[in-house]
Amino acid sequence: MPKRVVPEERRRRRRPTRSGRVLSESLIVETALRLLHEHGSAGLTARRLGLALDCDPSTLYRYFRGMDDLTLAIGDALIGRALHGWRPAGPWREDLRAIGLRIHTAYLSHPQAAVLTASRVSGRANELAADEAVLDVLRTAGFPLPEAVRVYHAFIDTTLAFAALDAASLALPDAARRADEDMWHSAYARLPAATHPRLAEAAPLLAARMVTSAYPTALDMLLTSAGDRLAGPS
Amino acid sequence: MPKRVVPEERRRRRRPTRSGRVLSESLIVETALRLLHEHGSAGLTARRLGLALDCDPSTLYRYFRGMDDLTLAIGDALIGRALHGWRPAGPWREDLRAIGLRIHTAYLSHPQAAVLTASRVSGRANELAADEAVLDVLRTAGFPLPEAVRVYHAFIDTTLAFAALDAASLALPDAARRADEDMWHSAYARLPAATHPRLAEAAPLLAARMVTSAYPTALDMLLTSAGDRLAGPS
DNA sequence: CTCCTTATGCCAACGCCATTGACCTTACGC
DNA sequence: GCGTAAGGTCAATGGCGTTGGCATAAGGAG
Repeated sequence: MPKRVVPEERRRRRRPTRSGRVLSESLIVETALRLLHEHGSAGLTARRLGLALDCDPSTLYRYFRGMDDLTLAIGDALIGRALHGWRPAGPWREDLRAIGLRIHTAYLSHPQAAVLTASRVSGRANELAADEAVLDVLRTAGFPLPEAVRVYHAFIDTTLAFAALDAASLALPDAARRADEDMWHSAYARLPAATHPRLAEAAPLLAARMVTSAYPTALDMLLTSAGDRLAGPS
Repeated sequence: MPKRVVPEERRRRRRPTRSGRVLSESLIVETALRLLHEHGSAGLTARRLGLALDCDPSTLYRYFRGMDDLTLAIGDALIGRALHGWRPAGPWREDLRAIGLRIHTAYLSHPQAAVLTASRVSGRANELAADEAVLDVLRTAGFPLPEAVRVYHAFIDTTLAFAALDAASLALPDAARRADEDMWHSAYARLPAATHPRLAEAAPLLAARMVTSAYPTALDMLLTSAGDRLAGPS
């Protein structure tokens, strides 16, 4: 029933909960991240969060407009962590590879938030800094502007797309995730060669490979193609 | 409470619902797709589906083990539509490009469903057929088995990842989607060159390009890299 | 130091949701 | 046409997010 959520910086009164704990936006976000880690994708509920913070679930609505607002706040924190401390260090290809893997890893460490935020354009500081860094690596490497933009677009969207896809698998309820993974050992592994010869011969390799992320492979293929263009018509 | 769901092809009795409608797996899936279009990706619930089909929600459990099983069936239907009528026709590169674009297009035509299903592995008929087709194109082109599996993995996951990413944007509420798109004309276009020189110089190109899908570009880069390997060490 | 205002925590309730067990009815194989 | 069990329906369970009303204590004003 709070019509209005008081922004964190305007908060004056800090009234402790019945257990003596003083709440804050960042405390709630940190606790939410912990819950997601401990209890899996279904582990973040207002009720459970209230339990962990020893406050009533409805109290959270004094800090966020709803669970969705809370999730966005969590996602915003992720972007900052991904590139925290990164500096360009080597050849452009290594730098881009490092940036991509950092973003991918950061999102996958909190899959539930990643699923909701990977497809959004926030225009906030950390997002701008990441984009500037990618473009700078490409331009410094000698890519002409239109080509740099082309590669940037493919690079950043491939990275975010894989982050979202791989995060979605991790964010599934345990039962569903296991069922999806087992599929490569069950349905795919037992196909008759008569109807599915190509899948039959590939089954063992698929069972080993498909449970991993294709992002490193796809990223390398993308960088190889970009390198061809840089070297080729120069 | 149905311990066991009777597979569609073994169904003998077709008892109509109280309103006289005869249910079937495909009727349920089609209705679910319609609901997703009308009510958004959170709009598919057993209750609403029961309302639309004029049957009790629990009846659905005679056809699917649960809502998760239903979403897998929806995803398989999308893949089926994507490759309906497709036949290998030309050089492997054209064939793969066609398959990828068909899948991408099919998913984007049902964004709300795509968001739910793009990251799942169902092992159902249409999914198997699509995978068999991709592997067949690669093997016929002369890729050795391990390399074919590598390219297959990167190809199919890149395609599904972009389908999910692009679908997520389309599935956003109108206001949020427009806000995301305008970002490239507002925040990004007005950055001072002092702090973000690379973004500043690229802004006009970004505004034109970032509102489109990077999938065609990324796909071409992937296929180019695969082609290099096929031609190179042969 | 006291008083008043109101921010903020708490309680109870609402209306969703998926899922299940028991029941009942009717379509189909014989 | 009869017996069986497939398949539709009902009612109930325990979760969820969210909200209106209320109680209380924090912190500024004097």
